[in-house]
Amino acid sequence: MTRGDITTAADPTRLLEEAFREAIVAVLGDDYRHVDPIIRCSQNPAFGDYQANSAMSLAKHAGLKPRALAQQIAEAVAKNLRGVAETPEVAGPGFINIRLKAEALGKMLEALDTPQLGVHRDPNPHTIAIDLCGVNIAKQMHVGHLRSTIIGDCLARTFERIGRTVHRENHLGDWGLTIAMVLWSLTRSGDDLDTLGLEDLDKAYRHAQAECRQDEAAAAEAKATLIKLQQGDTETRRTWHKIIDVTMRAVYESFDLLNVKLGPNDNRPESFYRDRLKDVVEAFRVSGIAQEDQGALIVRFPDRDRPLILQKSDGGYLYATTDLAAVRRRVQELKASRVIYIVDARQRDHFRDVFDAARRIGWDRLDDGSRAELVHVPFGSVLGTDRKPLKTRSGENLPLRLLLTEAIQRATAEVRRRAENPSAPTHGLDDEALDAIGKAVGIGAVKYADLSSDLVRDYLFDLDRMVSFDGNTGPYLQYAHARVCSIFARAGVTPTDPAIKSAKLVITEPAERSLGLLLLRYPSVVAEVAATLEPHRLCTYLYDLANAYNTFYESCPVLKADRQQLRLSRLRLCNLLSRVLADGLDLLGIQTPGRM
RNA sequence: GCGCCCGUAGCUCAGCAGGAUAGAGCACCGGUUUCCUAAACCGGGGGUCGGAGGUUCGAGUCCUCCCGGGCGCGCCA
Repeated sequence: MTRGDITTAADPTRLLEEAFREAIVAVLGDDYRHVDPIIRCSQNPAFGDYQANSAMSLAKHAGLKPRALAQQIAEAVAKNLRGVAETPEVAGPGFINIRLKAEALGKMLEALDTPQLGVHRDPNPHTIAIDLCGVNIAKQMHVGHLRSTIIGDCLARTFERIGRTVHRENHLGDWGLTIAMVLWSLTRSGDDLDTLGLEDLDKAYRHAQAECRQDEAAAAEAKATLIKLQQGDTETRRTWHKIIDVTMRAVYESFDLLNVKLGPNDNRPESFYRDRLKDVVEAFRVSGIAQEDQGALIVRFPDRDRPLILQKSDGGYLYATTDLAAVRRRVQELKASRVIYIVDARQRDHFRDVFDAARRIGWDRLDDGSRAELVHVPFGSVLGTDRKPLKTRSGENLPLRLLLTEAIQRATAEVRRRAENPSAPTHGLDDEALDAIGKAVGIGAVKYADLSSDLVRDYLFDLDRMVSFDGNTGPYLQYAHARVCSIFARAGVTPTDPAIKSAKLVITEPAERSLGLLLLRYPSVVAEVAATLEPHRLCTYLYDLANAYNTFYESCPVLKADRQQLRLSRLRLCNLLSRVLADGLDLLGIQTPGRM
C-alpha cells in the first residue's frame, strides 16, 4: 500500500476494485478500463472473503469461455495483490474468490482505527435540505410525525457524518384556514390564553373543524379571522404567536426526549413563504406552464389525468403552492443539490406533481447549471398489533407522548430487572441513574424499530418485540456496546491507553477474522446509506456486527489471552468495535449507555 | 375507472444497482458454558420467494399478465 492509498487503505473493496480493473485491462485491453469488476463480500466463508463476479458477463461480451477468462484475470490480479491476498481461486461458472492475508487484514484494521473510522468525505460542496417533522400548530405530535422526525434526523446525521452541510427544514403548519379556525374558536370562547396548554389547543382545533364543517356561519367567521391574520391585525397576531409558543414548547420537549437534533433554528413554517406565493403563481402563469381552468390555476401533465392546482378559484393558495416556493428557496437560496422530503407514502402523487412542476419551470437548477435532485422518501404507516393504523379508542391519532412514555416504562422495567442481578454493573445504581438508562433504551428501541426495516413498508408497533434485549433490536445493540465498556472497566485500562492504541492487530481465530472483515465494511455502509437514503442497511450491518462481536467474545479470550501481545491486540479490536458501534448508533440517533 | 406501493419460514423482517445450496430474529426442539464475560453462545426442524409466462450462462431481484392486500386520485393539508 502506498502513501496515496491513505483513504482506501482501510477499504478492501476499493483496493480490490483497483487491482481487478488493472487485471481486466491487462487481459482484455484498454477498452475495458471502465467496467465494474463487481467486487462483493462472500456470503459463505468457504468462498473466501471477497469475490469478483465480472468474468462471466465479460466473457460473453468478449466471446470467451467464462472460466478461462476468470483464470486469466485471476492470474493477472495475483500480481497486484501480492502481500494482500492469498492466490485468488476460480470457482463455479467463473467466480474469482479472494482471501485476505491475516497480516494485511490487521494492517487494514489499524488504518481504520482513526477518529474518522475510515468514513470517506463527500467532496460535493453543495448543501442538502431535508424536509422533516412537519408538525402542525395547535396539534399534539402523533405517530405520523414520529417517523418523519426520526428518519429525517438519521439521514441528516449521516450526511453530516460524511461532511455535508445539512439544512433541517421543519415545515411547520402554522398558516391557513385551519389555524384561523383555531384562532376564531379561542377568541370566541374567551379562555385565558395564558393558562392554555397544548391539549386545550388540540381540543379547540377539533371542535372548530367540526363546527366549520357543519355551520356555514362558523366557516365564514373563521374565514374572516384568516383575513385578519393575513392583514396583520394586532390582536389576532398576538393570539397566533401565543398558540405557536404553546405548541412549540411541547414540541421541543419531544425533540429533547427523542434525542433528535432539531430546534428553533430549523423552523421554516408555512407562514415564512406567505409573501412568496404570489410570485410562484405569477411565474407559472407568465411562463405559460400553468393555465386557467374552471377559475383555478392549474398545471397539466402529459402522462397523467391529475392536474396540480396552484391557485383556487377564490384566489386562495394551496399547499402545492407553498411546496413550490420551498423547492425554489432550497435550491436557489440554500444551494441544496439534494432536497429530500421525509413524508408519508400516501403523498407520493403530490410530490411527483410538485417536483415535475418545479423541474419544468427550472427551479431545480443550481448556479453551476447542474440540476438538484428532488426526492421524496416515502414511509409507511405505524400499525398496531391488530395491523390497523395506531389510533386511540376514539379513533384519533395516538399522541406521541403516550407512545414514548410507554416504551420508556417498559424499557426501564427491564433495566431494573437486570440491575437486580448482583453481578450486573448496574446493580446498586440509584433510581435516577436507572431511569436515565431506561429512557435511552426505550427511545433507542422505538427508533431502531422504526429505522430497521424498509421505510416504505408499514411497520408493526410491537413494544414487546422492540424493547427486547434479544434479536434484531435497539437494546441488543446498545447492550453489545455496554458489554465492551465493561471489559475495559474490568481490565482497569482506558481504551486510550498508549499500549492499546499502538498495539499491533493480530488476527488469528475465525471469529476474530469475521469481526475484522465486518468492521472494514463500515465506511462503505455509511456511504451506502447516504446514497440510497435507506437507514435499515446500517441497522442490518450493526446487528451483524454486534452478533460477530458476541461470537468473538465467546470464543476468543481477551483479558486472559495467553500472550500479552494478543491481549493488547484484542483490547484494541474491542475498542475499535465499540467505536464503530457507537458511531453507527449515533447516526441512527440512538444513545449508548456505558452500563444497562 | 385510472394510478402508486406491498406480497420471502407459523410470526416480524433482511436479501447489498441478477451471481454459488434463499438468510436473520422471535417462537419451538436439542446442546454447550457458569466462563476473561452482564444469559450468552452453538446446532436442528421449518420456504414450489403470491401465481403464470418471458429475458439471461444464471432471476427472490429485470419485463408482461393475473391474483391478493394497502393507499391515492380538481380547488383540505
